[in-house]
Amino acid sequence: MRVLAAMSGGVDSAVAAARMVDAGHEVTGVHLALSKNPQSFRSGARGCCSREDSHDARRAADRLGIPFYVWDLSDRFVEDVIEDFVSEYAAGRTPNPCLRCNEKIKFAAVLERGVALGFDGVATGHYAMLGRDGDHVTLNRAVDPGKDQSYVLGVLYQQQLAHSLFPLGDSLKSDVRLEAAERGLTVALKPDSHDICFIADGDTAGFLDRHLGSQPGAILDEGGNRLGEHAGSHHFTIGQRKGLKIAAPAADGKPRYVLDISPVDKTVTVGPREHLAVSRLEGIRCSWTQAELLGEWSALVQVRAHGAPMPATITRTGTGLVVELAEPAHGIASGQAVVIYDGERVVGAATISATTSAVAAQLAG
RNA sequence: GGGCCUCUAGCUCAAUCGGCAGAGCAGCGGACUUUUAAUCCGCGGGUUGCGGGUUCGAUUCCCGCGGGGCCCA
Repeated sequence: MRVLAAMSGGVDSAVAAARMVDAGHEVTGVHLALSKNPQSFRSGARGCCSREDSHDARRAADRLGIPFYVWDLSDRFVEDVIEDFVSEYAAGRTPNPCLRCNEKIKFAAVLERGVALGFDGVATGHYAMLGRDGDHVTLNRAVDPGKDQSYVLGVLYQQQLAHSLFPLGDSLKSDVRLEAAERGLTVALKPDSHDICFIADGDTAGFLDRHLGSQPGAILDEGGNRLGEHAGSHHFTIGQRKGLKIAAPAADGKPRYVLDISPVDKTVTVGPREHLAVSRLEGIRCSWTQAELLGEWSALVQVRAHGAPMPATITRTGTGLVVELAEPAHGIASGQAVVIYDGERVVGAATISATTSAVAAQLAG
């Protein structure tokens, strides 16, 4: 097979590419330049797309003796990931840019271009397992539960999965590092990347301020009483406790959490932790790893990258879906992804568009 | 000028009939993390405005002084 190895400059993608070479494939390395100005991206230890990272990727490709190219996808990245990120916050939601990047860039733009150039598939360093179910490719959790990345790949469709290769899915992270060292890859000890790659200093609020400006508004309690001020509702996410800076303590002396964000009237509503409990959520922009599922069924759902899978009943409603959780869950924000599992297998994903408070549901009967 | 209220941790406030002074926020440290200025865990010896008094014991009761607020002249 002719394989395109997406190389971020980290340990994982370097080892993934090496394994593809060992497997006898004709491998070409490609690094994605996602910014016109790589200095503005998180460097080295923190990111995947800085100039330093592209050098690391090139060194790894040289070590493996494979051709290496850098593809400039910065325009599409700005349009599909960064602009979406900003507008979602402006709308009071909490986006997941990593998922969006997988959906629109790594497994869309890159795959299209690779296929057009005659490649059979794209290999990445993601921790997930691919399997087969008849004619279909299945997406499953990785062997290493601590590194499993099936959640952020949950948005992929069958055609994308059919051209994807995840050579690390059956390995433990610690073994991948050892293997990198044995192979003489200089990135063997490079720290894992985390946080948002296009916000160099990690200051998400500052980044959003530069794009959205100052949007002062009121912090209210559930009765509508004004407790304090904030400089922009985009500074908050559902379930957030820190940064509210409300001087007066609650009557019961307990901490308060963000329960609701309303950018229209610029208010943020806070209340006790128990009121964060959600029993039901709605999803839109559904995607299915295999055939689209209709009707009603039981499954496991996950609402954050390393959250616990939770039993739920799922019902399709037109183009969207409704998830009834068996047990209430806390801190679920609109804009985040709900990924649906059948055991270890990813069934599909949707973007959370609304949640129903377990407390309100209880009062309603 | 008179009456009433108030002064506790950096900030906002708690502390039943006087009985070892605590919470939230902020801060610092740690865990977790390829999403959220996310979450979680840990860290509070502060002359309880000052000076007297009553009491075995005062943040709590009494007197005086000082800061702040409200009301009446």
